[in-house]
Amino acid sequence: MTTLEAALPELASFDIFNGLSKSQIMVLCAHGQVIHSGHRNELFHVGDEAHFFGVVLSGAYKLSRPSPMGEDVIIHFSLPGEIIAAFVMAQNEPTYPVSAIAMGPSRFLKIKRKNYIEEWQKNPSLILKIQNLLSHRITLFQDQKVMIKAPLVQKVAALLITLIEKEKTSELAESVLPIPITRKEIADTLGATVESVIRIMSEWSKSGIIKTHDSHIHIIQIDKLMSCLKPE
Amino acid sequence: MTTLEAALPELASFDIFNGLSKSQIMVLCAHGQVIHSGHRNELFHVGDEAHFFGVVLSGAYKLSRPSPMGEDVIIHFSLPGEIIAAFVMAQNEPTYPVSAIAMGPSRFLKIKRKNYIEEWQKNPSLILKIQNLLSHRITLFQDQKVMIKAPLVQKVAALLITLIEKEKTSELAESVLPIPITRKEIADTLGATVESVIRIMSEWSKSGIIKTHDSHIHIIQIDKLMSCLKPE
DNA sequence: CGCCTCTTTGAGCTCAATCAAGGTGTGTGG
DNA sequence: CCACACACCTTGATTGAGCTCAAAGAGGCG
Repeated sequence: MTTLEAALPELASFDIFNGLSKSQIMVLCAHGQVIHSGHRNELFHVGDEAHFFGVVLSGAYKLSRPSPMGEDVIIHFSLPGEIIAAFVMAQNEPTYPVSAIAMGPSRFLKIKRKNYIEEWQKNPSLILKIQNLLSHRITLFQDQKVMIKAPLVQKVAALLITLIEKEKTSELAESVLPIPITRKEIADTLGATVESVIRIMSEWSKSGIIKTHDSHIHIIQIDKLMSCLKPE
Repeated sequence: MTTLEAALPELASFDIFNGLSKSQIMVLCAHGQVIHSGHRNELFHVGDEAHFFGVVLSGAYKLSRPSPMGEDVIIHFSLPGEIIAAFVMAQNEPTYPVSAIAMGPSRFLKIKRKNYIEEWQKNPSLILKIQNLLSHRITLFQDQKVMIKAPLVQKVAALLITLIEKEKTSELAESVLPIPITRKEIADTLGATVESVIRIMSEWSKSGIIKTHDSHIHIIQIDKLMSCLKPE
């Protein structure tokens, strides 16, 4: 468990704290703990009382919820700089709407709910930043919903593309997904089965569009992936 | 086009303005226009420059976006008291992410973006209310996403139930959906085809679970609908 | 009165789910 | 250190829920 101070430079580089001084950040994150999660470690579980929220420092966490039939559905991937569970903090006696599970070794700055109520909510610029974050999340959901009727190939292609875009790979060259993601996880995100996802992606592997090295997916020909998005 | 003053008592009854005086509301909604929309009238179109946002006064509006293959996908139903397009107002040169179309005769208080920037964003309690609204919307999306793998029957049942719940029909007795909604619209919300939705709902009609009178859906036996949600 | 949107039903087809079986790598406890 | 469990990947064969296509009736509107 590293100290908050050690994480300061990282924090300052994140969008959410843009324009704030280091001492301001120290106040906002007072008593914060840096949590080191191993692969598949759980930060919190659906339904737990939400006593803390926090910032992803490195790695990634998946936010998921069990469906009525028991299988997990992945709601969102949280990458470094993102705030997790911020939006329930303002509620009365909040519980987590999802579970948060590390994908590979990751680090998370755990902040008490008290800080949110007493500091974050009082900082006007921070509130607006959080609002942007929520808006952005809604936009993501909308973009996904538009794909409902599309065949699975298009959905998988769209997912991979949005995942690289988070990393802003403006070049058309080869790029690597920022998170180690399994085919099962892709399936759980899209509401499909592993088998179907595998069938689609192994086609792509054969035609040299993607490559996988130990759950890290390399996109070799983004243009070909993009062309999967169009009708016909 | 009624005057803003006439709509004041309605506005004051809405959650979002709870705790604000009428004069405060007048300032927030200054120069607001009450728009009377007929069935299928469009308030704004996807991609239009977003110069205004507003509050649904009566009736309902559907927010939809065309899918890459041309068909419309319905993202959300906005009922009286809801704010439409608030979350893009804070952006730089915002465009509407969806189209807003009236479902049956409806009324909408149209407010200039200027008001949002200069008044709404400066009012701390209002910002928090908007944040709640966004959170609530995210929760809705999550609840929907959990159903992805469920068979269509469950999805339709779940949709109808959430639509009545907005009206807070705590009784188990008969209740009417607050909006006139067609089977096509249900299909477009769920990413299914009209035919499939019709086949499911006409089964329900035959077994007396629901009744339809001119695009108003009556739920006769909510319990039976609820039992559709469970696995098996 | 003709146009348009919505509803309904039937028949056939297809995409992706299910089921089944085998292979690999990693962590864990005896 | 081995074996055993567990999570993931892969491929093939079979099946079925929901889509597509087709055709027709019913109500509303200019």
